[in-house]
Amino acid sequence: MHETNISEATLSELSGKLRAAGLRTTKQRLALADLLFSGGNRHITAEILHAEARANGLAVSQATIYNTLNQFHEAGLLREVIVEQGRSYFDTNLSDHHHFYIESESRLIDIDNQDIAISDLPQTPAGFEPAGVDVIIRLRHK
Amino acid sequence: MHETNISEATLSELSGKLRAAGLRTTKQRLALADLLFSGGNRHITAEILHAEARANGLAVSQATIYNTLNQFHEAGLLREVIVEQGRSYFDTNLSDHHHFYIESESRLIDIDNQDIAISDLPQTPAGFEPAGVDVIIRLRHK
DNA sequence: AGGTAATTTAGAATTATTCTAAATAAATTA
DNA sequence: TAATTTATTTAGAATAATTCTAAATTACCT
Ligand SMILES: [Mn+2]
Ligand SMILES: [Mn+2]
Ligand SMILES: [Zn+2]
Ligand SMILES: [Zn+2]
Repeated sequence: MHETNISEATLSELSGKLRAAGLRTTKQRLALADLLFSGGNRHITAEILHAEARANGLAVSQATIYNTLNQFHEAGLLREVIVEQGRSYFDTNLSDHHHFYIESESRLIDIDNQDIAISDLPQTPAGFEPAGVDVIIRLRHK
Repeated sequence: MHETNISEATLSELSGKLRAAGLRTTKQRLALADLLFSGGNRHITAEILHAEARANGLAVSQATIYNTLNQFHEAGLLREVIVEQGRSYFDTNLSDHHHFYIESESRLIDIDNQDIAISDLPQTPAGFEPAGVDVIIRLRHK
Protein backbone atom coordinates (compact mmCIF):
# COMPACT_ATOMS: atom_id res chain seq x y z
CA MET A 1 0.00 0.00 0.00
CA HIS A 2 1.13 3.52 -0.84
CA GLU A 3 0.82 6.82 0.97
CA THR A 4 -1.59 7.71 -1.82
CA ASN A 5 -4.10 5.66 -3.74
CA ILE A 6 -2.52 6.11 -7.16
CA SER A 7 -2.11 2.93 -9.17
CA GLU A 8 1.39 1.66 -9.98
CA ALA A 9 0.91 2.26 -13.70
CA THR A 10 -0.47 5.77 -13.30
CA LEU A 11 2.30 6.56 -10.86
CA SER A 12 5.11 5.81 -13.26
CA GLU A 13 3.28 7.62 -16.03
CA LEU A 14 2.90 10.73 -13.88
CA SER A 15 6.49 10.48 -12.69
CA GLY A 16 7.59 10.49 -16.30
CA LYS A 17 5.53 13.60 -16.96
CA LEU A 18 7.16 15.41 -14.07
CA ARG A 19 10.66 14.28 -15.04
CA ALA A 20 10.13 15.38 -18.61
CA ALA A 21 9.16 18.80 -17.26
CA GLY A 22 12.32 18.94 -15.17
CA LEU A 23 10.38 18.70 -11.93
CA ARG A 24 11.17 16.40 -9.02
CA THR A 25 8.56 13.79 -8.25
CA THR A 26 7.29 14.84 -4.87
CA LYS A 27 4.32 13.45 -3.02
CA GLN A 28 2.43 16.70 -3.54
CA ARG A 29 3.11 17.00 -7.25
CA LEU A 30 2.23 13.36 -7.88
CA ALA A 31 -1.06 13.64 -6.04
CA LEU A 32 -1.96 16.91 -7.77
CA ALA A 33 -0.94 15.51 -11.16
CA ASP A 34 -3.15 12.52 -10.47
CA LEU A 35 -6.12 14.76 -9.71
CA LEU A 36 -5.43 16.83 -12.79
CA PHE A 37 -4.47 14.24 -15.37
CA SER A 38 -5.78 10.81 -14.44
CA GLY A 39 -9.44 11.39 -15.23
CA GLY A 40 -10.82 13.14 -18.26
CA ASN A 41 -9.88 16.70 -19.14
CA ARG A 42 -10.71 19.41 -16.65
CA HIS A 43 -10.99 23.14 -16.16
CA ILE A 44 -9.89 23.84 -12.63
CA THR A 45 -9.09 26.75 -10.34
CA ALA A 46 -6.50 26.82 -7.55
CA GLU A 47 -9.27 26.90 -4.98
CA ILE A 48 -11.01 23.85 -6.41
CA LEU A 49 -7.80 21.87 -6.75
CA HIS A 50 -6.89 22.68 -3.17
CA ALA A 51 -10.28 21.53 -1.94
CA GLU A 52 -10.03 18.29 -3.92
CA ALA A 53 -6.55 17.60 -2.66
CA ARG A 54 -7.60 18.01 0.94
CA ALA A 55 -10.74 15.95 0.35
CA ASN A 56 -8.44 13.18 -0.89
CA GLY A 57 -6.38 13.33 2.26
CA LEU A 58 -3.41 15.19 0.84
CA ALA A 59 -1.90 17.75 3.18
CA VAL A 60 -0.83 20.46 0.79
CA SER A 61 -0.48 24.17 1.25
CA GLN A 62 -2.08 26.89 -0.80
CA ALA A 63 1.39 28.04 -1.86
CA THR A 64 2.15 24.62 -3.29
CA ILE A 65 -1.12 24.58 -5.20
CA TYR A 66 -0.19 27.86 -6.85
CA ASN A 67 3.43 26.85 -7.37
CA THR A 68 2.40 23.58 -8.96
CA LEU A 69 -0.23 25.06 -11.24
CA ASN A 70 2.25 27.68 -12.42
CA GLN A 71 5.04 25.15 -12.91
CA PHE A 72 2.76 22.80 -14.84
CA HIS A 73 1.61 25.74 -16.91
CA GLU A 74 5.17 26.89 -17.65
CA ALA A 75 6.07 23.31 -18.55
CA GLY A 76 3.22 23.19 -21.03
CA LEU A 77 1.24 20.60 -19.10
CA LEU A 78 -1.61 23.02 -18.49
CA ARG A 79 -3.17 25.82 -20.46
CA GLU A 80 -4.40 28.95 -18.69
CA VAL A 81 -7.86 30.21 -19.54
CA ILE A 82 -8.84 33.75 -18.58
CA VAL A 83 -12.56 34.37 -18.64
CA GLU A 84 -13.33 36.21 -15.47
CA GLN A 85 -11.73 38.99 -13.54
CA GLY A 86 -9.82 37.87 -10.50
CA ARG A 87 -9.23 34.16 -10.89
CA SER A 88 -7.53 31.90 -13.39
CA TYR A 89 -8.70 28.60 -14.77
CA PHE A 90 -6.26 25.90 -15.80
CA ASP A 91 -7.15 23.51 -18.57
CA THR A 92 -5.73 20.01 -18.95
CA ASN A 93 -6.93 19.86 -22.53
CA LEU A 94 -3.91 20.87 -24.59
CA SER A 95 -5.51 20.38 -27.97
CA ASP A 96 -6.36 23.39 -30.10
CA HIS A 97 -9.83 24.25 -28.84
CA HIS A 98 -12.08 27.04 -27.61
CA HIS A 99 -14.66 27.60 -24.87
CA PHE A 100 -18.19 28.28 -23.88
CA TYR A 101 -18.29 30.03 -20.53
CA ILE A 102 -21.35 29.92 -18.31
CA GLU A 103 -20.81 32.87 -16.02
CA SER A 104 -23.71 32.00 -13.70
CA GLU A 105 -22.09 28.63 -12.98
CA SER A 106 -18.42 29.58 -13.35
CA ARG A 107 -18.18 26.71 -15.79
CA LEU A 108 -16.17 26.20 -18.98
CA ILE A 109 -17.17 23.85 -21.78
CA ASP A 110 -14.80 22.86 -24.57
CA ILE A 111 -15.47 23.67 -28.18
CA ASP A 112 -13.50 21.42 -30.44
CA ASN A 113 -11.45 23.19 -33.04
CA GLN A 114 -13.38 21.32 -35.73
CA ASP A 115 -16.65 22.74 -34.50
CA ILE A 116 -15.70 26.35 -35.12
CA ALA A 117 -14.12 28.11 -38.05
CA ILE A 118 -12.25 31.37 -37.82
CA SER A 119 -11.35 32.60 -41.25
CA ASP A 120 -10.32 35.92 -42.75
CA LEU A 121 -7.97 36.47 -39.85
CA PRO A 122 -6.84 40.09 -39.93
CA GLN A 123 -3.27 41.00 -40.69
CA THR A 124 -1.10 40.77 -37.61
CA PRO A 125 0.44 44.13 -36.66
CA ALA A 126 4.01 44.53 -37.93
CA GLY A 127 6.68 43.17 -35.65
CA PHE A 128 4.33 40.76 -33.90
CA GLU A 129 3.22 37.21 -34.41
CA PRO A 130 0.17 35.37 -33.08
CA ALA A 131 0.88 33.47 -29.88
CA GLY A 132 -2.60 32.03 -29.56
CA VAL A 133 -6.22 32.59 -30.43
CA ASP A 134 -8.86 32.40 -27.71
CA VAL A 135 -12.52 32.28 -28.60
CA ILE A 136 -14.90 32.56 -25.67
CA ILE A 137 -18.63 32.28 -26.20
CA ARG A 138 -20.32 33.60 -23.09
CA LEU A 139 -23.59 31.92 -22.25
CA ARG A 140 -26.58 32.93 -20.18
CA HIS A 141 -29.67 30.96 -19.23
CA LYS A 142 -32.34 31.18 -21.90
CA MET B 1 -14.72 79.70 -17.48
CA HIS B 2 -15.71 76.36 -16.04
CA GLU B 3 -14.31 74.30 -13.21
CA THR B 4 -13.24 71.95 -15.97
CA ASN B 5 -12.01 72.54 -19.48
CA ILE B 6 -14.82 70.73 -21.29
CA SER B 7 -16.41 72.60 -24.17
CA GLU B 8 -20.04 73.72 -23.90
CA ALA B 9 -21.11 71.40 -26.71
CA THR B 10 -19.30 68.37 -25.35
CA LEU B 11 -20.64 69.12 -21.91
CA SER B 12 -24.28 68.97 -22.95
CA GLU B 13 -23.63 65.89 -25.02
CA LEU B 14 -22.01 64.13 -22.07
CA SER B 15 -24.76 65.31 -19.72
CA GLY B 16 -27.29 63.73 -22.05
CA LYS B 17 -25.37 60.49 -21.97
CA LEU B 18 -25.40 60.41 -18.19
CA ARG B 19 -29.08 61.35 -17.99
CA ALA B 20 -29.99 58.65 -20.47
CA ALA B 21 -28.16 56.20 -18.24
CA GLY B 22 -30.11 57.39 -15.22
CA LEU B 23 -27.02 58.90 -13.63
CA ARG B 24 -26.76 62.37 -12.12
CA THR B 25 -24.41 64.74 -13.85
CA THR B 26 -21.69 65.24 -11.30
CA LYS B 27 -18.39 67.01 -11.77
CA GLN B 28 -16.54 63.70 -11.46
CA ARG B 29 -18.69 61.76 -13.92
CA LEU B 30 -18.57 64.56 -16.47
CA ALA B 31 -14.80 64.80 -16.30
CA LEU B 32 -14.36 61.02 -16.49
CA ALA B 33 -16.87 60.76 -19.33
CA ASP B 34 -14.92 63.47 -21.16
CA LEU B 35 -11.69 61.51 -20.76
CA LEU B 36 -13.39 58.34 -21.89
CA PHE B 37 -15.65 59.50 -24.69
CA SER B 38 -14.43 62.79 -26.14
CA GLY B 39 -11.40 61.50 -28.02
CA GLY B 40 -11.26 58.38 -30.14
CA ASN B 41 -12.10 54.97 -28.76
CA ARG B 42 -10.00 53.65 -25.91
CA HIS B 43 -9.12 50.58 -23.89
CA ILE B 44 -8.52 51.74 -20.36
CA THR B 45 -7.96 50.37 -16.87
CA ALA B 46 -9.10 51.90 -13.60
CA GLU B 47 -5.52 52.72 -12.75
CA ILE B 48 -4.89 54.54 -16.02
CA LEU B 49 -8.14 56.48 -15.85
CA HIS B 50 -7.34 57.55 -12.30
CA ALA B 51 -3.88 58.74 -13.34
CA GLU B 52 -5.30 60.68 -16.29
CA ALA B 53 -7.97 62.28 -14.16
CA ARG B 54 -5.45 63.48 -11.62
CA ALA B 55 -3.12 64.64 -14.38
CA ASN B 56 -6.01 66.74 -15.67
CA GLY B 57 -6.49 68.34 -12.28
CA LEU B 58 -9.57 66.38 -11.26
CA ALA B 59 -9.66 65.43 -7.60
CA VAL B 60 -11.33 62.06 -7.73
CA SER B 61 -11.06 59.06 -5.48
CA GLN B 62 -10.19 55.54 -6.45
CA ALA B 63 -13.63 54.43 -5.27
CA THR B 64 -15.31 56.85 -7.67
CA ILE B 65 -13.18 55.61 -10.55
CA TYR B 66 -14.35 52.07 -9.89
CA ASN B 67 -17.94 53.12 -9.23
CA THR B 68 -18.05 55.12 -12.43
CA LEU B 69 -16.50 52.45 -14.62
CA ASN B 70 -18.92 49.88 -13.24
CA GLN B 71 -21.93 52.19 -13.63
CA PHE B 72 -20.95 53.09 -17.19
CA HIS B 73 -20.49 49.41 -17.90
CA GLU B 74 -23.87 48.47 -16.43
CA ALA B 75 -25.45 51.28 -18.42
CA GLY B 76 -23.96 49.89 -21.61
CA LEU B 77 -21.64 52.85 -22.16
CA LEU B 78 -18.55 50.66 -21.76
CA ARG B 79 -17.68 47.12 -22.64
CA GLU B 80 -15.48 45.06 -20.32
CA VAL B 81 -12.59 43.15 -21.84
CA ILE B 82 -10.91 40.41 -19.85
CA VAL B 83 -7.53 39.41 -21.20
CA GLU B 84 -5.26 39.19 -18.22
CA GLN B 85 -5.54 37.85 -14.75
CA GLY B 86 -6.14 40.45 -12.09
CA ARG B 87 -7.25 43.59 -13.89
CA SER B 88 -10.09 44.61 -16.16
CA TYR B 89 -9.98 46.72 -19.28
CA PHE B 90 -12.92 48.88 -20.31
CA ASP B 91 -13.57 49.58 -23.95
CA THR B 92 -15.39 52.63 -25.28
CA ASN B 93 -15.85 50.94 -28.65
CA LEU B 94 -19.33 49.44 -28.47
CA SER B 95 -19.37 48.09 -31.99
CA ASP B 96 -19.20 44.36 -32.58
CA HIS B 97 -15.44 43.79 -32.68
CA HIS B 98 -12.59 41.67 -31.38
CA HIS B 99 -9.05 42.17 -30.09
CA PHE B 100 -5.38 41.65 -30.51
CA TYR B 101 -3.68 41.66 -27.13
CA ILE B 102 0.00 42.46 -26.78
CA GLU B 103 0.82 41.01 -23.39
CA SER B 104 4.31 42.54 -23.24
CA GLU B 105 2.80 46.01 -23.58
CA SER B 106 -0.54 45.42 -21.84
CA ARG B 107 -2.14 46.82 -24.98
CA LEU B 108 -5.35 46.00 -26.83
CA ILE B 109 -5.91 46.63 -30.53
CA ASP B 110 -9.32 46.46 -32.13
CA ILE B 111 -10.17 43.98 -34.85
CA ASP B 112 -13.14 45.12 -36.81
CA ASN B 113 -15.91 42.60 -37.13
CA GLN B 114 -15.53 42.75 -40.90
CA ASP B 115 -11.91 41.70 -40.66
CA ILE B 116 -12.63 38.37 -39.04
CA ALA B 117 -15.12 35.66 -39.78
CA ILE B 118 -16.30 33.12 -37.27
CA SER B 119 -18.46 30.54 -38.94
CA ASP B 120 -19.64 27.03 -38.15
CA LEU B 121 -20.45 28.16 -34.64
CA PRO B 122 -21.07 25.07 -32.53
CA GLN B 123 -24.47 24.31 -31.16
CA THR B 124 -25.15 26.21 -27.96
CA PRO B 125 -25.75 23.87 -24.99
CA ALA B 126 -29.44 23.33 -24.27
CA GLY B 127 -31.03 25.89 -22.00
CA PHE B 128 -28.46 28.56 -22.77
CA GLU B 129 -28.08 31.32 -25.31
CA PRO B 130 -24.98 33.20 -26.44
CA ALA B 131 -24.47 36.46 -24.55
CA GLY B 132 -21.37 37.48 -26.47
CA VAL B 133 -18.43 36.15 -28.43
CA ASP B 134 -14.92 37.30 -27.56
CA VAL B 135 -12.03 36.57 -29.86
CA ILE B 136 -8.61 37.43 -28.49
CA ILE B 137 -5.53 37.01 -30.61
CA ARG B 138 -2.55 37.12 -28.31
CA LEU B 139 0.56 38.62 -29.85
CA ARG B 140 4.25 38.37 -29.05
CA HIS B 141 7.21 40.17 -30.53
CA LYS B 142 8.50 38.43 -33.63
C1' DA C 1 24.83 7.75 4.29
C1' DG C 2 26.14 12.61 3.31
C1' DG C 3 25.90 16.76 0.68
C1' DT C 4 23.41 19.89 -2.17
C1' DA C 5 19.85 21.92 -4.40
C1' DA C 6 14.87 21.82 -4.99
C1' DT C 7 10.56 21.84 -2.69
C1' DT C 8 7.16 22.79 0.72
C1' DT C 9 5.15 25.67 3.93
C1' DA C 10 3.09 29.22 7.27
C1' DG C 11 2.36 33.45 7.36
C1' DA C 12 3.14 38.02 5.63
C1' DA C 13 2.77 40.94 1.63
C1' DT C 14 0.81 42.55 -2.65
C1' DT C 15 -2.64 44.03 -5.95
C1' DA C 16 -6.99 44.95 -7.85
C1' DT C 17 -11.29 45.64 -6.36
C1' DT C 18 -15.30 46.24 -3.22
C1' DC C 19 -17.42 47.73 1.00
C1' DT C 20 -18.73 50.95 4.87
C1' DA C 21 -20.40 54.78 6.72
C1' DA C 22 -20.07 59.57 7.02
C1' DA C 23 -19.87 64.03 4.42
C1' DT C 24 -21.33 66.33 0.35
C1' DA C 25 -23.86 67.54 -3.66
C1' DA C 26 -27.78 67.03 -6.92
C1' DA C 27 -32.59 66.84 -7.63
C1' DT C 28 -37.15 67.51 -6.05
C1' DT C 29 -40.62 69.65 -3.36
C1' DA C 30 -42.85 73.20 -0.99
C1' DT D 1 -35.39 79.78 -3.00
C1' DA D 2 -35.27 77.01 1.18
C1' DA D 3 -36.09 72.66 2.86
C1' DT D 4 -36.09 67.87 2.06
C1' DT D 5 -34.88 63.79 -0.07
C1' DT D 6 -31.89 60.85 -2.46
C1' DA D 7 -27.72 59.97 -4.96
C1' DT D 8 -22.88 60.51 -5.00
C1' DT D 9 -18.30 60.89 -3.32
C1' DT D 10 -14.81 59.65 -0.32
C1' DA D 11 -11.20 57.86 3.08
C1' DG D 12 -10.10 54.11 4.86
C1' DA D 13 -11.05 49.39 5.98
C1' DA D 14 -12.08 44.94 4.06
C1' DT D 15 -11.80 41.24 0.69
C1' DA D 16 -10.02 37.85 -2.50
C1' DA D 17 -6.72 35.84 -5.48
C1' DT D 18 -2.14 35.44 -5.86
C1' DT D 19 2.83 35.97 -4.80
C1' DC D 20 6.68 36.41 -1.68
C1' DT D 21 9.87 35.28 2.25
C1' DA D 22 12.63 32.61 4.75
C1' DA D 23 13.00 28.55 7.38
C1' DA D 24 12.20 23.49 7.56
C1' DT D 25 11.91 19.41 4.86
C1' DT D 26 12.69 16.34 1.12
C1' DA D 27 14.50 14.48 -3.30
C1' DC D 28 18.30 13.36 -5.81
C1' DC D 29 23.14 12.49 -6.76
C1' DT D 30 27.59 10.50 -5.47
MN1 LIG E 1 1.03 30.99 -14.98
MN1 LIG F 1 -18.56 45.69 -14.17
ZN1 LIG G 1 -10.76 23.61 -22.40
ZN1 LIG H 1 -11.92 47.26 -28.41
